Amino acid sequence: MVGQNHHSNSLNGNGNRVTLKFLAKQLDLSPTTISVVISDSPLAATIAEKTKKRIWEAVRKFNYRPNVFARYLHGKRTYCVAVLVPDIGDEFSSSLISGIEKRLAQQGYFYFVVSHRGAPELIEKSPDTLLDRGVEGMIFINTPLGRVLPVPVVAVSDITEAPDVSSIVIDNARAARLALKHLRALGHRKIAFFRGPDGNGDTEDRWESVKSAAAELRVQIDPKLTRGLGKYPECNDTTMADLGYHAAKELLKASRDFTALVAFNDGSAIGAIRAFRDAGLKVPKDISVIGFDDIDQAAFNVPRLTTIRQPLTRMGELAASTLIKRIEHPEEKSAEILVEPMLVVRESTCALAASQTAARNSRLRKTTKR
Amino acid sequence: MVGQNHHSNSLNGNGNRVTLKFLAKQLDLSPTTISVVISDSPLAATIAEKTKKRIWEAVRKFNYRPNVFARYLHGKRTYCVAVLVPDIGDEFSSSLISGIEKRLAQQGYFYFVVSHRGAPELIEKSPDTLLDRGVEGMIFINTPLGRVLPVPVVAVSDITEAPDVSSIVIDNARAARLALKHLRALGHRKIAFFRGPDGNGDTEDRWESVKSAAAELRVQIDPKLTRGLGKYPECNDTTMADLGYHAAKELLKASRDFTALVAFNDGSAIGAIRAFRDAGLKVPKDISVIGFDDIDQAAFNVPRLTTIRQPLTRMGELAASTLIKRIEHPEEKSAEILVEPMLVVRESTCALAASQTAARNSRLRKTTKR
DNA sequence: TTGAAAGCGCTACCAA
DNA sequence: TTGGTAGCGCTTTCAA
Repeated sequence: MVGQNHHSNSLNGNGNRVTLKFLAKQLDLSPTTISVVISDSPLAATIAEKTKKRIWEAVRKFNYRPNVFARYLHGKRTYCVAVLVPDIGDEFSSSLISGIEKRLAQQGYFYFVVSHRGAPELIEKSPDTLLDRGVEGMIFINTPLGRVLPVPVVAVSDITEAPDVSSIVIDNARAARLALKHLRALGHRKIAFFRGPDGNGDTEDRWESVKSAAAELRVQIDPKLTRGLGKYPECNDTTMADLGYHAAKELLKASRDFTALVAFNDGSAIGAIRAFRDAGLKVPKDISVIGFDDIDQAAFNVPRLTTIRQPLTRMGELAASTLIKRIEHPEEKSAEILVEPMLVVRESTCALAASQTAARNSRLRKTTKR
Repeated sequence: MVGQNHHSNSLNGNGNRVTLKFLAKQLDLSPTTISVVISDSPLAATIAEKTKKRIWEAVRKFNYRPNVFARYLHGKRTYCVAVLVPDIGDEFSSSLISGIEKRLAQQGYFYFVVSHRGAPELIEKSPDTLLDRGVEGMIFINTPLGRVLPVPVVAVSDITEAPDVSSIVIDNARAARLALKHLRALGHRKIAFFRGPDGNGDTEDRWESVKSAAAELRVQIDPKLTRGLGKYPECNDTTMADLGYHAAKELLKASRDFTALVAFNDGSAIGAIRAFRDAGLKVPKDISVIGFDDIDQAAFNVPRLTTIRQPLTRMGELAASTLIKRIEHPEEKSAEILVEPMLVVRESTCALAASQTAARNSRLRKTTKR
C-alpha cells in the first residue's frame, strides 16, 4: 500500500523504527532526557556530560533521526519557506531564485517553489496550501498578493503593494535616467520603447520612470515608436526574446524613423536585435539597443548587450535574508529596499555620428523597399 | 517567541484554533465522524448524507484546514518530492525543472529543490534531510547518487547508475551521429570538439558517442582540436557560455586548422561563437558551430544556432510522471528511458564550399598574425 | 450510522 | 540531574 513507509525514521536491526522511545529503552533513560539533549533545549545544560555522550553515541549507532512532523505538531519551527513565481524557467526568475536559494541554504532553510504561470486560481490558493505545509514565510516574485498573510512576505518586482510586505525593487527612476542619458549622450533623439507586459511588477514603474526621464531630457516619446510586450498571463507562454522579436517587427512595420530602442529587459532586447538583423539593419550601427537586467547571456550576445544592470542574484540573496530576518525578528518593521541599477556599456549602443547617418539612411531606404 | 504561530489552522472568532475537536463540538458529532468524512475514507460511505452536508458546511464556515503534520504522523502521504540539481539557474536545469514542476503541479505534488552547486557534502546529506521532511521520491538532475534510497528515484542526465533508479537520458549515440553526419555532409573534415565538464552526467556518454560516430564517419578526432570544459564542481561557478568562450580561445591559440566545432551544448556553443567573432572569424562562414540541447536562446542567437535538440521541458515532464508512477505503483520496475534527439538546422553551420576556402584561408592567415 | 479510546513520535511541564 | 505525564491534531480500530 502506498504511504506505508513514508516515515523517515530509520529501522534498527530488528525492523523496529528508531524512535525516542526505542532509544530510551536501549539507554535505559527516559525519552524526555534524550529529547532535551537532542533538541539542545536550555535544559540540556543540566544533563551530565557522560549521559549526553552516551546519548549521542546511541544516536549515531542507531542512526536516529527525529521525526520532523511530530516536532511540527508542537508548533516548532519548520525552517521552510516558499517562493512564488510566474515561471521558474526564465532568465530573470532563475537568477533571482539562484540567489534566494543560496542564502536560504546557508541559513538552513528549505523552500517550496510554486510557479503559477500567471494562473489566478493558483495564485489565490497556493498561499493557503503552503501555509498548511508549514512555511514560515514567502517570497513573491512578480506575483500579485491579494491579501494579508499570517507570515512575513517579501516581494520582488511585485505588483500590488500589500501592507506589511517588504519589497525589493530596483530604482527604476534612476535606471530609466541612466538609459536615456546614455542614449542621449550618444546623440540619439528618435528613440523607440518597449513597455513591459501588462501585469508584470516592473512594467508600470519602469514605464512611468521612462516617461519622466524622457521629459527631463527632452526626448519625445512617440506612441508610434512604443510597443507593449503583451500581458500576463498569456505572455508567459513564450520567452521575452520572442516577445521582443515580434514587437520589433511590428515596430519596423510602423516606422523606421528611430535610431535607438530602449527595451523592457535584456530578453526583449535580444529578440529585438534578432529582428533588426533579419530586416537587414545593423545593431548598433543603424539602431542602438539597450536592455535592462544584465542577464548572463547579455555579455555573450552578438553584439554584446549594453544594459542597465540589476544585480539579480544579489537581489535574490537580499530577498531571502530580509525574509529570514523578518521570520526571526517579527517585531522589526518591513520596508521597501531600493536596489541601485548600473549602466553597463557594451556593444549594442553607439554614437549617432553625423558621418554614419548617410550610410544608415541608404540602408534604411534599401531595406524598406523589400 | 518565534514558532508560536506556525500552526496552519485558521482561528475562529474567539481565537481558538479550528481543529477537528472544535468542529466536533460545534456540530455535536465526534471527531471520528468528521475525520472520516473529510479524509474521504472508505467508511465515509456509511455516513448519512445529511451529516456529511452539515460537516462540509461547517468546514467552509470555519475555514477548517486539517493539520498536515498531524496527518503525516500516521504515515499518510505527503505528496511531496524533491529535485536535486547543481544549479537551478542555468538554461538546461531551468527548462528541465520547468517541465518537472508543470507535471508535478498537475498531479497535486509539491516539491523541494536543493541546488548543491556540486558540493559533495550537500549531495551526501540532502537526501536524508529531504527524507526527514517526508518526500516520497526524488529527481536527480546531473547529480551523483551514491547509495540506495528508500524512495523512488528518477535521474536525468545522471552520473552513477545506482540500481533501481529510473533514468531519463538522451540517445547520445544518435545525437552524436546526427551532429557529425550533418557536418560531414556539409563537407567538414577538420572538426574541433568540446568535451563536457568532468563530472557532468552527459559528458562521458556523449564523448564516447562522439568518438564512435567519428570513427564510423571517418572523421579524425585530433587531441589538439579538442577541449574539455573544466570539471565539477568548479565549473559551476560560471556559465556554460563562459566556459565555451575560454575553451574556444584556447583552441584558437593551439590551432586554426579546423572548419567546424561540435560543442558540448548550446551554452558552450554560444560562448565559442562569441570567441570566434572576437578573433575576427565568421560563423558559419569560417567556422561552423553546432550545439546540443536547443535552449530557448538558441533560436535568437546571432547566428541562430544549429543544434541537436533535447526536448528539455518534455524530459522534465517525463521525469516527473515517471517518478509519480513509481511512487504510486512501487511494484512496477524502473527502466531507462531513452529520449530521441533531433537535428535542428539553423544558421551556425554551412557548407564548406571550395570557393569559400580561399577567402577563408586568407582571413585565417590575417587573424593569425595578430 | 456514529463514537470512544488508543496511539503516531515528540516536547513541555512539573515533580523527584 | 533525571523521569512521569499530558498533550499537539489527527486516524484507526473496535464497539455501540
